[in-house]
Amino acid sequence: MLDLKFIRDNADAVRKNIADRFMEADVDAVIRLFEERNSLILKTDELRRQRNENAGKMKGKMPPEEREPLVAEGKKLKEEIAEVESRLNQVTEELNSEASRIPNMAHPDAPVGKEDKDNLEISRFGGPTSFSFTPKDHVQIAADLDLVDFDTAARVSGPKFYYLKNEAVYLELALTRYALDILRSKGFIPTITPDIAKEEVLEGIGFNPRGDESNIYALENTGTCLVGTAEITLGGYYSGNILDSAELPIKMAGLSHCFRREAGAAGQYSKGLYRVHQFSKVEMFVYCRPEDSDSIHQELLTVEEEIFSGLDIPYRVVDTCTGDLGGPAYRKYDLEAWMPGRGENGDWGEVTSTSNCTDYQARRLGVRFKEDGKNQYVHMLNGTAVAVSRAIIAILENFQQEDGSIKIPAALVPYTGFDTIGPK
RNA sequence: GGAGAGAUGACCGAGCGGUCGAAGGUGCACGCUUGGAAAGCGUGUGUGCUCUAACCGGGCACCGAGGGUUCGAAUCCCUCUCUCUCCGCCA
Repeated sequence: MLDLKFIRDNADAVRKNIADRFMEADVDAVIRLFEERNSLILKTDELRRQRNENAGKMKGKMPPEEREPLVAEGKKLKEEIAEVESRLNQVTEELNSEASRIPNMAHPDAPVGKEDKDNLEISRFGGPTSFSFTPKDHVQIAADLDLVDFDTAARVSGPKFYYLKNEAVYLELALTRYALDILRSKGFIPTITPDIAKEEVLEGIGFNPRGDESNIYALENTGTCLVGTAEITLGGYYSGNILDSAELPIKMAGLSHCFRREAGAAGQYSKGLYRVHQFSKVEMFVYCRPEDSDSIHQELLTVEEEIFSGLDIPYRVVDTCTGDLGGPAYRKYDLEAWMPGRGENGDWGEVTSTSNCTDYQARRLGVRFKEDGKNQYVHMLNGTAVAVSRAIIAILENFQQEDGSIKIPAALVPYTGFDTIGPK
């Protein structure tokens, strides 16, 4: 969430930012509740001071006729405090709920626009792959080569689940190893994170764990959820901590499963492995000083490009528009890989996303660092190294051969142990 | 899952209804001492909110978390979480 004083002191800018993002949030309510809360805090503090003072007067022995009026005064104060406190709790709760709807401020250079069509293409690696034959989409390829079984998964687990089979299993493992090795060489600490996290961590990261529109699977009666990304578990890693400024930036790489409800998502653009309820992903996460977050964001983008260009997968980079940013992000870049089987004649499909969330998540999660005796919130950034299911789409569709086989990208062969799949 | 023990500041550790934001020690910072260092001595050393022009100085809160008893709770009671030991089960 944003700093409440910032909201109060920059109400117009905050309102404009909300409008630019096409979101709904009530700035005036936040300011009103903030001031109401502050005045209630003042009131409770004063009443408590009186209570403490009153209690302090009767420490030693004293005759009952002196003690009794003090006890009576104490009882009266106790009731008043209880009443003001209950109002304070109520106002605080409302304030938190309203304030959490206010998105992060957007980077001044982030393109203003409503939806993904308004994203700004800023660079490209390779072009749409050309074929001397009619390319198949990954669903067809996977069926022909017996690599993915959607039908059985639908029966056993439900729609949008899948079994990876045969070489696809090794492809998944190879992609995660390939990505982790690159990240480790760049100073990211490799981790495998829990696949479950507490609701409060989800909320701190900026996810809404409940409700029909939520993309999160909540686990009944546990206060926990399946994670939609390791961003949650990596971002929660230092929650409530004050970090040593000398150890910043902290760069972590996390492998986890990702679970997404994707309620209502269907259609041509979501077919096959593109939008599924479960996939594996290697995520990058960085904690850094505020002044470093812009340059580290560029670094994360560079790493993502290195991973995909290293696989010879054509992609373009887009600077995400304000309407498509998501609440916690200050700025976001996506890599969109060329997917020959997407749409009529192939199309770009998102394979990575990197966001600079500045101090928006750190404030709720309480992640700070100490410098010159002062505590400040760190900046937190995240980025996809490889979302395996979508990377598999890009590989199958771009590297398909006329005979129906798949050529494995050279950089991956040491990890897969084979250089082609099929033909069958 | 069963039985027991525990959770106090950066760390160790006392306190078990008011004199406790919390003894003592360690660490750390600064100063004195020294040719320099060590030792020694002295001083200081949490976080958040809030009042204020001001981290000058006040106020409030925080002793795992939440609730309760009380005029008053680190101290008493309840619930929960976590850690440790033993048993059971198990990848």
